Amino acid sequence: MEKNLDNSISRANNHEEEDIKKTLKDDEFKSAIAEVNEIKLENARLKLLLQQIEKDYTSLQTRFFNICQPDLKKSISPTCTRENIADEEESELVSLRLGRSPSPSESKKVDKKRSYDKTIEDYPSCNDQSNDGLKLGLDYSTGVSESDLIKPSNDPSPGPASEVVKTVKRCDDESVKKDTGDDEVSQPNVKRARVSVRTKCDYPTINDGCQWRKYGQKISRGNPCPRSYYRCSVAPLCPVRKQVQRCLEDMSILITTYEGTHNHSLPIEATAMASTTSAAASMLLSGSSTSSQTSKYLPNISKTTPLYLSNSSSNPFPTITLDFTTFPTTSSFTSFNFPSNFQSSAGFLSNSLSFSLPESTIMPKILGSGGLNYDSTSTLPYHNNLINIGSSQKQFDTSSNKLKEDSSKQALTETLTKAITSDPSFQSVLAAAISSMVGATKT
DNA sequence: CGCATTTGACCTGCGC
DNA sequence: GCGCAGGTCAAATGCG
Repeated sequence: MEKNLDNSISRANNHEEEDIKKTLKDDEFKSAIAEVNEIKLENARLKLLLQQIEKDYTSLQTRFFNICQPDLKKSISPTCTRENIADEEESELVSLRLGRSPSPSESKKVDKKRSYDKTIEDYPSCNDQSNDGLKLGLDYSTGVSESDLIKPSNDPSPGPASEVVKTVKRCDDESVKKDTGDDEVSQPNVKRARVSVRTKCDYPTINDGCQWRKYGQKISRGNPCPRSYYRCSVAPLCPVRKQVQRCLEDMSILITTYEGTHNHSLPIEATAMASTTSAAASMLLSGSSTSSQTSKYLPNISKTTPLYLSNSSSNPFPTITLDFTTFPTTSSFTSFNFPSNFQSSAGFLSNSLSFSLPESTIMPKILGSGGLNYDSTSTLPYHNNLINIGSSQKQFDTSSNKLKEDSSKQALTETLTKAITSDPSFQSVLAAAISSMVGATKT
């Protein structure tokens, strides 16, 4: 009898345990399903992002083709086979670079240079450098720089370090020499673009957050103020250079001209300027700053001859000028000169992007004061969730005049929508701003 | 001593 | 071919 009781108790216990196990398994199963669903959603989001990037890439590629086509036809020699040309085009386009293979005449120069000791091909990373003009504006939007994938500068290369350094220097030179080569003349717009930044600054150079090493100084014609030449010293392979010169008319204005794209990750303070100049350059290279639409929205970003070249024909590089001198020299902009006071990258960008807009009083708030409503957990920092117009409008809802607000909201919405949709380059600039903001908020 | 800056020399492209 | 101007190199110099 007792035994029967024991048996029934143990049976009941077992049953309970099984129930608990079942419930636990159910929970686990449910959570697993939820997890899978989340992953699916994430996957869908990433797919969307990929599609968007592909779309952008295609449109940029088309633009690039349109720009190159007439010059390509010119530069094709009769001895070139169709396959060669196709290969050349493909190699250029697939890499999403704006450089090109050396022309036969350049090859001779290259060969001459190569007689040192090592060939360029010995160091593929150097070869990459040779094409390192300004890249298209997608770079920063992904958050993963090319260098992060390739890491040319950090890889311990075989052979003596000194030798590598020497060769690196030559490769760097190579890039410069090639960039000023014959094709440069025939395709000025797709080669090395420059971004000139005019700032009011009492110091010898503006602090853009990057590390620079001075390698030369010259008195240029037409301006008694010496022009200083700097090279990015963050990474030994970095092709980025900048020239700094005071403005002749107004000595308080400092003209900084950037050339090239960083091939390494940048300190947060430097991403703002890098993104801005890169975006401006891509805008320049895409040719959109000449369009009526863009000029309507970004009228003070202009293509100019750089610095004080009296003869525009002597300027082989397309240059875009970002003029910050019209800003009052108070607030965030003066802090631009000091790393310790350097506000947020977004703050800087708010100035850089909005100063000349008709809605100049509105745009800094949107771009600079957190009006951009991006989801920090989202994997889409670019395009898809770019700006939540609705939430940015809330910024202006504090006034009592509701009607006025509504109309201004509408105008703002229309203006922003037009600006964003009308020109991919403007999207690039905005993407730069956002990526800077994301970078700033991460710290 | 190591690194950054300075500065004169050199290279290259372009116009005449 | 020559001269000029922009850009870069590399030895000399300065600085911490």
